[in-house]
Amino acid sequence: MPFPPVEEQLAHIKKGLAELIREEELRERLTASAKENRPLRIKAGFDPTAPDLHLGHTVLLRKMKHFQDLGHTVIFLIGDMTGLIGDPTGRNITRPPMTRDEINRNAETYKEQVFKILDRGKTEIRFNSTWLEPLTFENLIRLCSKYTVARLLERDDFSARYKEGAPIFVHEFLYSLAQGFDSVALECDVEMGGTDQKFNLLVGREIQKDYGQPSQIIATVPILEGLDGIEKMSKSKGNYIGITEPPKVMFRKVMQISDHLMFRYYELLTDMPMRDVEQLRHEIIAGKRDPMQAKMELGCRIVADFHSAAEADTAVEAFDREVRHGLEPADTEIVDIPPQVITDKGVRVDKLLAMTALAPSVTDAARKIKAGAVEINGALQLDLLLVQPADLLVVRVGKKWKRVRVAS
RNA sequence: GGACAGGUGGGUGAGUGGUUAAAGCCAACAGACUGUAAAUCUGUCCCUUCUUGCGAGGUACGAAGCUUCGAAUCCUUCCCUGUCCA
Repeated sequence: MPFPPVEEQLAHIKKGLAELIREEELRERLTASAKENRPLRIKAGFDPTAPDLHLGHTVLLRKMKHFQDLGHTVIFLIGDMTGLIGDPTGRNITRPPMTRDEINRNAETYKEQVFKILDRGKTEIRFNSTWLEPLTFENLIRLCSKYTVARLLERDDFSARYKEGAPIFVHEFLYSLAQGFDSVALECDVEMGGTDQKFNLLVGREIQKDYGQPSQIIATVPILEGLDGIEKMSKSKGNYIGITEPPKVMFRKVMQISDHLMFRYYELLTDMPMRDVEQLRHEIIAGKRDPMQAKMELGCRIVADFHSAAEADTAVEAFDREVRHGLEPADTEIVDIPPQVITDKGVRVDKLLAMTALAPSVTDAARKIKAGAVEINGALQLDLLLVQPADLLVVRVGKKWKRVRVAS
């Protein structure tokens, strides 16, 4: 299959990229690829421990898909060996080794998720333990001899920690080197990652040169801000939208972002051309368009990408009902009342909340009741004891609802 | 191997013998406001228990002990981290 013209490919690749090192080299590489009819090898690495992908990951996945659309080969690299280290962020030390089974299971989970975006037929899935595990100590020494401590310390994270006197463990240095070696093993033409990966990606360039390979080209994508609009989207910060989350949840989370962040999401998470995004922004600023409508549209697009247009519509309806009008969701979970919460005087509401996961603990439930956050059958519940319970209690705490059956 | 500094609640970070379950800030949760949000304001923010009270009890300041009427705070040992010296 012939490749599209080089300049056309370049334009498609560059759209939405944070940085490309270096454009000239990529042009040459694309030209050679077209001439030899050889697809380029594009690598991106993923940590095996976090198989719950969120929209932040999809910025990269979408860009990988662009390469596939142009006819190139994408290597989805699972860093099962480097995962033992964890990309150094200062917090994490050595993680316990994962069993082969766990890793395989995670890999399966990855596949289920990434092929919502990537083209299955144009994706190679590889594990870096394949070549890192048999690496002898001698070869490790050789690898280490290709790079200096001073250069490793250039990494922001390391230099900051070094300056502060925070611990830096030797094995953390190995992370970057191992990742660089992955590029050698895979003979990558291009490596992709978030802008936070730039350092590691650059190491790959150097190492490849030392192993007699042409240096890979580096393409970084912007880091997506999380729902708070400030910190990067991450599962541990809780400011994420998971790509396997139910449509309703996804949609609600999109609606939660600030108006300002909405444009960023349009830019990085949809195929809307930049021109149109800009126009949308101007129209909203000028008051010609309703920001809420625009955000709902964004939510629909995102839900439709990972679920379906029909489910997006359902999500809109649910949002309208539950959030805008504060009504009970149509699919409220029904639970039977735990016997511990019934006393001869009535129902202990604080325990009920804790038992049904409407509150994290009995103590916290009691606080919420006192604070006037609890409603039962539409009435504010200020007392810990519900003296005359109905057969069915519709309990609301904030946004959470539960229907509780009272067995009599 | 030696000297010195340090390890506090989800995060940050005060606190050096006594209203300290531990300031402030951030996050989180709830309430008000609103066009979804954001912003702002208010409250809450270890657990259990009841007679829901500025109630009772239990846990908690790297670990285990010691001193004391009383310790996150003193002392001892251990673990961990950093800096400098070798």
